[in-house]
Order: sequence, then C-alpha cells, then structure tokens
Amino acid sequence: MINITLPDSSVRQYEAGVTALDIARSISEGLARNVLSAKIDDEVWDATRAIRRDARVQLLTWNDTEGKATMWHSSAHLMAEAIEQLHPGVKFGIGPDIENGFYYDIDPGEKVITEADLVEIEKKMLELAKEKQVYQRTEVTKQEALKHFTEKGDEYKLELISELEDGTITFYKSGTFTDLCRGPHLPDTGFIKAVKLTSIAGAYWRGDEKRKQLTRIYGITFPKAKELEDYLILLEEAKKRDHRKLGKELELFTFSQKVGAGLPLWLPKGAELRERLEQYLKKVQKEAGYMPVITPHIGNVNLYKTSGHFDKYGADSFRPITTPVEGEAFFLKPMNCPHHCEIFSSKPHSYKDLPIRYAEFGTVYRYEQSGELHGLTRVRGFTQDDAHIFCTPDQIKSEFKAVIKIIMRIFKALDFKDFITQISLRDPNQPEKYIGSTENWEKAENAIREVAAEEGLNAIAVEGEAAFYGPKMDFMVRDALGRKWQLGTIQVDYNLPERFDLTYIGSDNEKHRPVMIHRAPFGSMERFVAVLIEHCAGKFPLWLAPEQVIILPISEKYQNYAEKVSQFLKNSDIRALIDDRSEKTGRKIRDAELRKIPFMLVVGEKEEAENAVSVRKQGSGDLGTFSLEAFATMINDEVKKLQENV
RNA sequence: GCCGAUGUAGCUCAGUGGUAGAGCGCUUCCUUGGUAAGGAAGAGGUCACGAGUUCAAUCCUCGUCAUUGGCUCCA
Repeated sequence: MINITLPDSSVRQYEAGVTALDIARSISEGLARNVLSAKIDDEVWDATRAIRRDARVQLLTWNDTEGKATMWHSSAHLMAEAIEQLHPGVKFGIGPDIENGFYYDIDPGEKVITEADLVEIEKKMLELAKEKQVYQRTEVTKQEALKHFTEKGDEYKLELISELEDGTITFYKSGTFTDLCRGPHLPDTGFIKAVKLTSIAGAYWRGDEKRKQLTRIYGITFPKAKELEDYLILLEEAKKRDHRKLGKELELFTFSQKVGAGLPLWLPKGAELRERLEQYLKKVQKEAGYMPVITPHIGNVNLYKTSGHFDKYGADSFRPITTPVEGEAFFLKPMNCPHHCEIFSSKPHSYKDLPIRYAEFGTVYRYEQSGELHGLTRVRGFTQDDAHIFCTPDQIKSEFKAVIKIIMRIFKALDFKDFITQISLRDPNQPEKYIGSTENWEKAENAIREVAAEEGLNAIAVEGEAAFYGPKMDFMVRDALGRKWQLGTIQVDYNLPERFDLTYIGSDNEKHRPVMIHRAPFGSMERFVAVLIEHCAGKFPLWLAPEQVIILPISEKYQNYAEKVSQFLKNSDIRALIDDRSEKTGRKIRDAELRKIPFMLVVGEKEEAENAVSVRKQGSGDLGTFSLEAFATMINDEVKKLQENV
C-alpha cells in the first residue's frame, strides 16, 4: 500500500500502481469524469499513469491552468492526427499548449495549407474526438525512437530526439498518430468537445530565421460547446477595444501611405490627449528634480559610432543623410542618450552636482522591419519620454527607486493594475551581443535585482532581454488581445559613460566615471497612448478626455443659452462643445454616448430659466439638474482628484 | 525581412470578365423635438498602384505598396 496525500492534507491508502483516475473514482464518479491530469508531487502526470510510491496528488480539471494545458496539449496531438489523415506525408515539428490553446508546426511539403483547410481539419478532429481514442504512453529507447522517425521520414522529430538523453524518451499514441512527447495527456480524446482552429502562420523551425519556415496552425479546444461560444464572444469584445479601431473612430490618429508606413499622424483630439499626458509628466519630473533639455533630430554618424549604436544597428537603420561635404554623414536619431551624454560633457562636473537628470520628450526614428509595424505600438517614428540620470555609483539605487516611484505614480493615476515587472538580463550564451565588461554588467544587473527585492516588486527575470549596453527593468502591459508590450523602462548603464569618457570630480579631487540611468515611464507616447486606449476602451479619464462635455440644446431656441453655457465652461477651464444639429435630443444623446464624451448637458426651457444644466454621464445616464457653477465645480474637482490620485 | 490573408465611397462592408451597390456619415430642405437612431432629396468611387492576358479587367496573372494574423527582430 502507498500513502496518497490530497491537497486538503488528508492521507488515503491505495494499492501501489493506483492511478489518479482511480483515486478520483474513489472520491466520486463526477470528479472522475472531470479529471484531465494530475499533479504528482510537483510533476504533472497522465491521470492514467500508475503511481507506485507515496505521493502528494492533486487532481487537475478544466478549472486548473495545468488541467487546461493538458487538454490543449492533447488537442495538438488530435489536430496532428487529423492533419495526418487528411494530408498524408506531412511532417511535424513541435506542438505545445500555449496560454490560450495550442499550435502545431508542420511541414506540409509541396502542399500549401490555407484557412480553407482549417474547417476540414476541425471537422476531422471532432470526429476523432468522438472515438474516445486513448492516449497511450510508452517509454522507448533512443534507438527505437530514432528508428521510428527514420522510417516515417520526419527529420524534425529526429533532430529533437538526437538532443534527448536515452532513458528519458517517451512516445504517446492516440488513434493512428504516434508522437515523440513528454506528456502528460488526457485519458482519451472524448474530453474534447469543441474545436476552433484560429489562425495559420509561418514560423521558423526552432525560432531560427535562418532555418526552414514551417506552417503553424493555432487552435483552441473546450470541454463544452458553450465555452467555445463564450470564448469567441470574448474575442469579439476584445477586438472592439483595439486601439487601431478606436483610434480611427475617435479621430485620435491616422496613417498615410504618402507619409510612410509606421509614421503616425496625430489628429487634433489625439494630440490634445497626448499633450495632457506630457504636461502631467513634465510636472511630476519638475518636482523630482529633472531638468529639461532639447536635442536635434539628427546627429553626426560619429556620435553613434562612439555610442556603439552604429555598429549594432547601423545596417538596419534608415540610411545616413549625406551632405555636400565629402565623407560627412548624419543619422536620424534612434536614441536620445548619445546627445544627452554630450550635454553632460559640455562642462566639468563636481560630485556635488550629481545626480544630474536631463529630460526630453525626444522623437526618434528606427527602421523597424516592415512585418513588425503595428498600429501605434510599433512604429518607425515615435517620441520617448526620455531622461538620463548621471550619478555616482552609490546613488544608483536611490535614483532607481525614485524612478520606480514615478512609474508607479503614473500607472496608479491611469489605473494600470495588471502590469508585469520584468528584469531584462543578458543572454549568457551570446556575449557577442553586448558591449562592456563582464564586471560592469554584473554590477548593473545586481543593482537592479537588489532594487527589485528591496522594493518588494514581484519581478520576473528574463535572460536575453537586456539592451546591448545594459540590463533593464521593464514594465509590461497587455493589449486588448493579450499581447504584451513594454511600456516603462529603467536601465542601468556603465558602458556609455565609458564610451563617451564622461567624468566628474570626486571629493578626492580625482576624476571619476558617473553611471547613467536611462528611463522612460511611458516608454513611448505612441505605444502608451495605444495601450491606454485599449485599457479604458476609449473612455478616457475625465482629465485626459479630448472633449469633456457636450452641450445638447433641446431645440434651436436654446442655441443662445447653449453658447452661454459653453462660454462659462471654457472660462472654467473645461473642454466643451455644442451639438447644434437639427436633431432630436435622443439622437444627440446616442451620438454623444458613442463618441464616449464623459458628460452631456441637456439644455432647454427649464434650464435656461434656472441658469442650470441637466447632466447626463456617459455610460451611466441622467444625474439630474445642476446649476452652472455646481457643475463646473464638480468637473474641476473630479479632474483634480484624478490627477492627484497618487 | 519571412509565411499566410486582405485592399471597392469618409466609415463598415456587399458585388460582377461588359467601367459599381447597401447601411452609416456628409450637404440641403422639411421638422423645433426632454435622455441611445424623426423624414425627404442630393453629392461622393481611376474598385490601392503598375504591368500583362483579353474585343473588353474592379474581377484572371505577375510585380509593387499598404494593412493584417503569426514568426524573426525591437537601441
């Protein structure tokens, strides 16, 4: 007998060789029907795999992330089986579960799989699922594994097997499909009740752009048809928040082929919104001791040779601008830091001057690959809310913390709660990607780790995500469709000060090297506004809304009074406009609601007589009648509250 | 940059080898209306751009550009 400890700490005894499914059955049939897999100690196993030792067992169902993962991983196998039956000879790469579903990378040979094929594959999957094919796990030797896939002629699987150690290799077979796989899997395919193959895309084998591009098919499955329906509705809802759609509808920004791909044009309302964000940050930065600087949009190529940007990115940048002078060339600036280094160099500094904080809303230009452009989140010309802090080594941590404080203040003011804090480190396997000494890198990385720990940030460390000159702390937020974007960033840099030979005079009257902190709380105005639009679904906080109030006269007779209200609000620093169309009030209200204008003021005979307005709040309806003064006070108080909500 | 898809009126989209349609928006007129769509008329398109096939191309073929789902990249 073995002892099985359940999550509630109760211990039950079973025969050795018992399966998680048996355990579930011994608790209740209903539970057994829902068990997808099980966590045995800290490893997720098939629910049908024999347990031969004492263990902690947690049964996993659709309600568990790992349960879903099991479902989706098994679904990838099911899809592969369907594809193999419909298109014999297809070769398979990898087919993992992902955050929302699964994919399989396949090499269809001569055939091109298109979206039209997906419907057929879905149908086949459901057919096979109904057969309740059992997922059978077998342990195989490396030799057997190699033999199997040599016979099948699947070079991708052979490559994967060649990297595995003998004795750890398992196959899973379900129906007619056998795959190299670590598992775990569902007991059988019958759990898969609803299937949607969502998209098809090219994906390089092993993520290497020099290797063959396979066809990747993404899909998602559910244990109930209703859940699939709900998921699809959710996706539709998410699309409505897409900043590209809202940006157009709310007239915030646009693009023009004539201007060029990836070069955003801010429309008046978008510019209004952005300027308010900039003014807000300028105020915060002034309080925090930053000094404004302004630098040009181009810089001599030599500047970027010194900084290292030319070597690193020169080949993939906009071509240099040449001049009538032989050999002279300028670059569109891709970064503000080299310019700021030169500002620092413009005069000698004492340790007493440090830290020095230069801030600039600096517009930079980067030649992003054409396939990378995406709305406002990935563009070729954008404005960073950049600043560079030049400090002594022992000021790093306090300066770093002060920056975190600014970022948190902004995120809080805009109600960004779901962000990810990431420590972006070197890839230790690719030292050639970075400049500077190992010693400096370690110092910088340690400083960031220490700050993260001391500030109690729940940060995840990711290797290979650092900038080429230094490690970063990045603040990431997801867009409406779940894609992660980096917003705020703080970077510790020992390298540029060295390359620019920056110095300050210490108390010992010797020259010392300052450390540089690069930081941008918004990241870029473009990307930040994009994420902000999606975050609030276009319903901006009152202080940012390009149009705060719309006045709706009941009829033309009250046009004069509407003008008077408008003038009063403008004098009270409130952004108001009048809907003077010859339309009924219901229509004006509907249009204002759709334009997401925070407040609507209905004015007619009654309001004019009382010098009042009837207030309607976007999304929540009629608030009743207010005197003009009371309304203005209410708006101004709310704006003030929102801005100071920190 | 790579693989796939898409590009028709300001917007959302339908459509056809014989040079085009709807709804919304816009303009004008009627209507002067109290909390999510009042009525009528009208204007508006080189069907992304360039070649090719054809008697004839918005439609078929090729190329370019842009958008888009991913991959790769992201100072």
